This record gives sequence, C-alpha cells and structure tokens, in this order.
Amino acid sequence: MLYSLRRDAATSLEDALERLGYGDLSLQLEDPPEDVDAAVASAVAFQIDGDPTENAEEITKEIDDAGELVDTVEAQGPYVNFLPSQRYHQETLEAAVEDSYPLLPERDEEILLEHTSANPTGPLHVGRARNPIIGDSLARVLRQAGYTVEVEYYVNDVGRQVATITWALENLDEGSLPDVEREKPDHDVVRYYRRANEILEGEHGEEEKERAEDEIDRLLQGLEDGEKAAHEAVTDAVERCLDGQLKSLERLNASYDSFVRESEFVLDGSVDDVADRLEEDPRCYDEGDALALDLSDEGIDKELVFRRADGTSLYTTRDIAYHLDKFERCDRAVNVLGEDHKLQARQLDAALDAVGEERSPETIFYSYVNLPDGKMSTREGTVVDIDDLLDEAVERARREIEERSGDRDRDVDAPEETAAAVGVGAVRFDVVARQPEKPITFRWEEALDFDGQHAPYVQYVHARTAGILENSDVEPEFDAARLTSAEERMLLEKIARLSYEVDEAAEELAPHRIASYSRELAEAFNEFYRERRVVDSEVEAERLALVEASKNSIASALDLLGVEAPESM
RNA sequence: GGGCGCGUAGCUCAGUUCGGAUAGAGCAUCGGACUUCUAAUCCGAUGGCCGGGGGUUCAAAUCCCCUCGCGCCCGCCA
Repeated sequence: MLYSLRRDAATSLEDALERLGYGDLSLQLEDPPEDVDAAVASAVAFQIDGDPTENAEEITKEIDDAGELVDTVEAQGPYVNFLPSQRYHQETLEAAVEDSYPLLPERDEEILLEHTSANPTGPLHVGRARNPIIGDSLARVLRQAGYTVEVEYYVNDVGRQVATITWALENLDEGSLPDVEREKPDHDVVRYYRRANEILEGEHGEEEKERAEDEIDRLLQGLEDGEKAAHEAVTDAVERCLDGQLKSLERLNASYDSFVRESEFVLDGSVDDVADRLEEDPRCYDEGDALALDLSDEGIDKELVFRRADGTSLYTTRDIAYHLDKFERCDRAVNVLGEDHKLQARQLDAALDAVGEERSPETIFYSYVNLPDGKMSTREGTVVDIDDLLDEAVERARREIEERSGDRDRDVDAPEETAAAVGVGAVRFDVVARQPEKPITFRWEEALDFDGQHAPYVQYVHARTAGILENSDVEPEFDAARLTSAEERMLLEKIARLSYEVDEAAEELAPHRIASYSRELAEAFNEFYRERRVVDSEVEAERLALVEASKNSIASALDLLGVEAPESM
C-alpha cells in the first residue's frame, strides 16, 4: 500500500510544484524517521531559494488532493510530510490477506536471469553458494515485481576443465581413488578430477603427466572439430556432475527454467560467426597468430583475445555468442557473477557493442566466501561442501526443535520438514541478507547461529501467527479503525511497506532489502504480540484480521527469500 | 605497478545508487518481564571522531581529491 501512497504523493507533489513554477525540481521522497508519523516525506523545499521551512509551508498549501490514502499533508520544519489516512490502514489490512499480496502491476518486460552456472568439476561448495542464493531470491523478487522472468543455467561443457574430467573418468581406475565421501554423482566425479590434477602437476611421474596431457589435448581437438564421440563422452561426464549439483541446489530451494550448453554455440557455428564479425572491427589486430581486439578506447587496457593461434575459440568469444542469443530471447539480461569476472564482463559489453548489440547484461557481482585460513578450491580439496553445510544446519535445527518443544507441552507438527525448513532457511537467509559485494569469511558458528534476528526469528513469528489463528474460533473482522494502539499501527505500517520494498528490491536488483524488511516486520509483530493479547480480548476479531494479514505478509517475504514458513516450530 | 571493490559499536551487519530530520539492528555485556495466544520473545542500559586527512555544500557515513589496510582481476584458462 505504501507503493500506492508514494505514487499518489509523487503525483500531487509534482502538480503542486508545477503550479508554483518549480516543475524541474526532483521530488526527493524519503522515509521519515520513526518518531514522525508520516508515511512519506519530501525534502524538496531545500532545493528552493529562501527559508526551507517557509518553502515547505508554501508547497504544502498548494497540494489540494493527495488521494484517499493520504490523510493530511503537513509541513514539519523543512519537510513536506504525507500522513496516512484511515483508508490506508484499512486497505492494507484487506489487501494483505490476499494470496496475491504484495500485488504490483504487471510489467511488459522479459528478464533473462542467469545464475549459478557452476563448473561441472565437483560438488558445489560454500564459496560459490552466494550465487544460487542471490540469484534465486532475485528471480523471486523480480517475478513478484511483475516482470516475466526466465532463469537460466549456463552449462560449461567446453574447455580444458571438462576435458580433464572426461579423460579422468575414462582412464582412471576407480580402485585407486579415495572412497567417495557421499553417494552423489558430483562427489564421485570430483575424486577423478582431483587425481587428474595431481597427475597433470607431475605428482605421479613425468610419463603419466605427458600421457595425460597428450590425451586431453586430443580430446579437446576432437571437441573443437565437432567429433560426435568426443562430445558424447564429455556430455556424459558433465551431466553426471550437473545431476549431483542440481540435487544440492534443489535442497537450497533454487530452481531453473532452462539449461543452455556452451557447446551449442560452438556446434551451430555462432561462435565462428562472432569471431568473423569481430575480425571486421578496425580495432582488431594480430596478436602473434591469434586475433585480438584492442579495447583501450573503452578504457579497457587488457586486449580481448577472441581466437587462438590454432583457430579454436575462447570462453569470452563463446560468451559473446551466448549473450547475442540471450538478447534475442529477452528485453533485459541479468547475470549473477563472482567478482573475478569483472574485467571479462566489461570486455563482453564492449565486444557486444562491436558486433552491433547495444544492450549489455546487468550484472550482480559478489565477493567469494572464504574460510578463516584462506580461499576455497575444488581442485585442492580445501572446501566446505554445500551438502555438508546443509546437513549440519538441518541437524542443528532438529536438535533445537527437540530441545525447545520439550520445554512446553506443544508438539511441532512435522519435525523433519520443519528442521529442513529452519536449517536450510538459516543458511539462505544468512547469505542473502548481506550485500553481495561485501566479503564473507565462513565460520560454522556464525552460519548456524539460530539466535538473533535471522531466518528462524522470522519463521518463528510465522509459526506464532499460525498458532494464534488456531486458538481462536472467532471470525476475523477487517476493521483498521479499531486497531489504533502504537503496536498495531506500527505493525500495519510495516505490512503496508511490502509492495514498496519488493518494487525497490527489483529496481535495485537488491534482494537483501527483503531480508532486512522481513526482520523488521517480524520485530513489529513480536512487539504487538507482547503488548496486545489477541485471543479473548475485546477486539479479538479485529486483531485476528491483523494476525492473518501479518501471517500472509511474513510468508510472502520469506517466500521471496526462498525460505519456507513453518506452521509450527 | 595499474584497474575494480570493500573498510560503520568489542563482533556480524543495515544505511552509501539518488547528500537531508538525533547514524540503526543483531550478537556479546549488564538489568528487568513467563500460573499468560509458542520466552527461538519482549522492555531497558552500556557501547560510534562511519579507516585517516583535505575539499564541495545550508546540510556529508553518502559526492570529489589524497592516503592507509584488506580482497579480486590484469592467461591464446573457464
């Protein structure tokens, strides 16, 4: 509802400014501080010459009708404040129990969101966990904000890493490898990958090393020549690993609409086509026998090599072909990438421009998650697997539930499902709540901290709302006029923010806003709950309506974060 | 060395795009509230030269310049 109120406030303010001859000023709408009872404020008066307090008065007088959601418009010092009307609270209460809440207008824009796209070399580790969690939450936010969203996973099935894996699976004897740590294909495959890397580093003798190098080179050449057998072998290896990775992603609640394989662009000739077009660019030059693009006019000092001396393609060239394909299928392309891809992303933008695509992908870059003693590496085996993290999180949740339900005489409805919801939710929330570019050092104690305002705090509020609704037979009465205490008003106003927060989070591609919002909403509910009894109170029916609205809003916010909302815990 | 990012309370983080009302939370510490709809809760206290310096502005955590610390990148790898 705040979304609508802001829109009305903006329109009326704009009109007033226009009439006063200040039409070119920016509105400067902002959230007032907590102790001011306005829903929206404007600092526009500062931009006008003279005393801002008098200017605010003048503007306020000029606003005649700010819509039904606004009660009064007041100048408070230099600020023009819009105070919400009874209608605003009433409509919030009614709208918030609808399944569609928060309802935002449909947008005629299709977004292709690519995220995760992990190398198929082994199990996903915590270092990369930010990618699917940020990506999946963003997809949910964008959909809720009215966009049509297609989530895509780009499968890397070309190049030396996958050739190495394929070779290892075909040539290494399983008996010589360490036991598999977990019965999942990605955990199986990574043993081969690690051994292959040892061999390539010469740890198993020079002869072994050379033989492996030769055979991997031959496989790579076969792939480039479009040899069917080579592609089938690689596809088989990649699918096995991807299968296992997707199991973990499913546990994380991350889902994908489509999978695109890198090899498609090699096989259908579009990569060659891109290289040909880049060759026409005046900035193209011979770098030895290879071909490169000089992008210094774009402020990029590093040249973009797009064709190797042996004629084969490179990752970035394939990525250009992929993005040309993406832009045929969408209006906007959004990518979630590790910060190490920043330079490559700039080169991609410049190259897309060079081949005539004016659009650029919008990218969310995230810093990697490190361990206290260094970075995670699949090749070296210095990782915490997502599977292990989730197991541990769920196990911890199970123990907490047992311990706490033992303290009271109420049973948790579905302990297994609830433990999974709480454990996985804690992990997702912990990751999504932070700005992507901030670095994270992974510590078990912190990732699995169930105290404080994290996922379980918000989930608990949801369970609490469910409990209250179960305890009452009274029919809810949607009458905001009887919900006037400070706690009730605060809670209603938090609920009213949801649509606005979703809109902003979508606009800024910042799903972490929803995490901040969800804990504020939960806090507002807890304050209400402590101060105002619902069942058997004089305004039981009205408060039940508020509880219902809270429940639905919290469930929506959690859903946007990919966190489940348990009915009891 | 160059480019990009990060630096806010003892710890973990919001707030920085687009400058506006007294810089906010959680954890930790200290004190208070359960014969009560789920105490995974609530109320209160303590704690900040927003890395440092300079500048712009009526107004700076936010913009500009310099500087220090940390991370990432600077492959005919992906």
